[in-house]
Amino acid sequence: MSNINEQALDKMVDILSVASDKTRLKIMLSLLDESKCSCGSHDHCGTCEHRSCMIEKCVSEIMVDTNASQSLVSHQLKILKDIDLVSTRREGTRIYYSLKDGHVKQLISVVLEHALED
Amino acid sequence: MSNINEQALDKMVDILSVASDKTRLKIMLSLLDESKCSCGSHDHCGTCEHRSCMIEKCVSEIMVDTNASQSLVSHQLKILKDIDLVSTRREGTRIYYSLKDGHVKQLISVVLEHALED
DNA sequence: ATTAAATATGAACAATTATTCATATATTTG
DNA sequence: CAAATATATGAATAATTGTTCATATTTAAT
Repeated sequence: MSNINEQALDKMVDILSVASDKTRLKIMLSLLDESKCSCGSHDHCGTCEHRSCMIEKCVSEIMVDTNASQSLVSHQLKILKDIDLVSTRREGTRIYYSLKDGHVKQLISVVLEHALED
Repeated sequence: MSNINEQALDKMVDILSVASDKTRLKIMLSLLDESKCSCGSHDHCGTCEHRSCMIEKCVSEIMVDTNASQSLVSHQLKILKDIDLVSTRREGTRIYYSLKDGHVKQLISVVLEHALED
């Protein structure tokens, strides 16, 4: 077969499994929504490291975006964090989440492109 | 949230769900294995339409590649076909399967790249 | 027509998982 | 310290799903 080892295969399954849930997909889409960006120096936010361009949202905001309960959002955010797809930052009682790397964005883009066909 | 409609979201979930199973992932990797290509006019096979470059395998070959039972492979191939990720061609008693479009390859590539990191 | 080979399919089971509910933790404010 | 707000977590449930086993279908060959 392919020259892909068992470990990489398992990791692929992990990433895809995490991405294949509707709630989590909504969360990820919410975190890479570029319309919320007010940074003037770039066309897109997800691709730059600029602090003000990073899209981060607290749990409550994500609840609104995804239309899911607090508990559900927290549970699913934990799953996303466990697999290292999001990072967190605390600010008072709020905890802000953001996507951790560009791969997620690429993944979503490819799948979305496919989904929008025909 | 994002400007993605419910229908596209569901289709994304479908694609990702189908891709997130280890057996199916192995099948897809088997079907885009470039090492088996003997086409001289291209470096890679998956990217060209050349008949001789198309990678197709019958169920028995896929069984060997994936190390899965006949029944399991057939079941999973059906799932891949239902979502339109593979196409089939009959030759005698054998049925040859091949990946249907380039999106699958892109999807696998992105995920693999991610999986191979750190 | 039988037999053999390749693949498909239906039922059943085991295991995983998404969601909800109740409760716990942590931080700020009064 | 007490109350309030934001988030996290554990247990329980319901639903989905991967796999196996047995059997059916299809084609080719004798």
